Amino acid sequence: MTEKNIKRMTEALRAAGVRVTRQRVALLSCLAAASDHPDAIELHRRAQEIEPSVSLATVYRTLTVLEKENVIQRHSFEGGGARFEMANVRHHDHILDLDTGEIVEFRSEKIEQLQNEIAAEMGFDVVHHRLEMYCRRKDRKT
Amino acid sequence: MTEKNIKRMTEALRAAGVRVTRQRVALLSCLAAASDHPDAIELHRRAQEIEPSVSLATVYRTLTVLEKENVIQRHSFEGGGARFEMANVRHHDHILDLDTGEIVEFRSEKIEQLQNEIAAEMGFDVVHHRLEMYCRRKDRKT
DNA sequence: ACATGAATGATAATCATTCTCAAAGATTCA
DNA sequence: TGAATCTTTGAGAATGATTATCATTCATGT
Repeated sequence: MTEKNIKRMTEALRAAGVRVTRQRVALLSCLAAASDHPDAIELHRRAQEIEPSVSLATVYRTLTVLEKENVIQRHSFEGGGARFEMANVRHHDHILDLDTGEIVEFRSEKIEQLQNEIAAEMGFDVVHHRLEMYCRRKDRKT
Repeated sequence: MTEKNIKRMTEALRAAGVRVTRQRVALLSCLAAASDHPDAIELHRRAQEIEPSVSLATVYRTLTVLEKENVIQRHSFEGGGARFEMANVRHHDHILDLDTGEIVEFRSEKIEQLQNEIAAEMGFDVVHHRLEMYCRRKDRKT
């Protein structure tokens, strides 16, 4: 299914007039295979295992392109650089474990709805939003 | 009242073993007087009008100290550097107008509560969180 | 006032990211 | 298939925000 994802994505790119190069395919397969939220450096590392020629500059350039084409999503959590994940999943927000760095995804219809109501009351339409909860595990003994 | 705020803050700093210097007082009064969310560069500009000797390095250093002492809050909105505001107000979240850059504050008890419930269900305690809604005015004709 | 350790200004260093530009590659069309 | 065209690439310089270095200055307790 990762296979299929990549095919679908490359076709989307081609349709958008964006060329499908070796390095872009490499990056796409890294992204499709990732179950975490890697940053540009990490993606560069992973992509080089598939296609040694990919440079960091190309990683950044491609990530920008993919974001514009709505293939991936960019997150800017506290501390450190941007992190990325595929965009072919339903919107969700994030819990970040302050002790381990672990990132957990969650989604709350109620919160989403409340957000829209609040914005509407103040005369706004929500284009996008982000909700991040920086947490500690309940049972953690410091 | 800005006067009083500054006195209260300087005493808090002194109590914490942090020295109260000319440049820190200048920065504090800028922060106390600000009704917006200035960044470090802007605070540097404003502080220099009061105390010409403040360097940008000191602005950054002092902001870090003030944040640690819970005198100010740091925000990292999308695009650009960190922005700051006094911490002596109740927690709130932000709406950012994508067209004008305007920042509107809001607070929703319901959302706060839902957040805690969701985190608790997943075994977490929320240390802090941030909710930002990137919006457009309803009546805006692009 | 003095001693002492913290804070400062200037500037170098860092980190993530973007830009520049000549060379390589993808795509179109003949 | 091959030339023409127009995009993308790699390498490294450049940028912007922020932090570190270090000799000097200054705030504070005695």
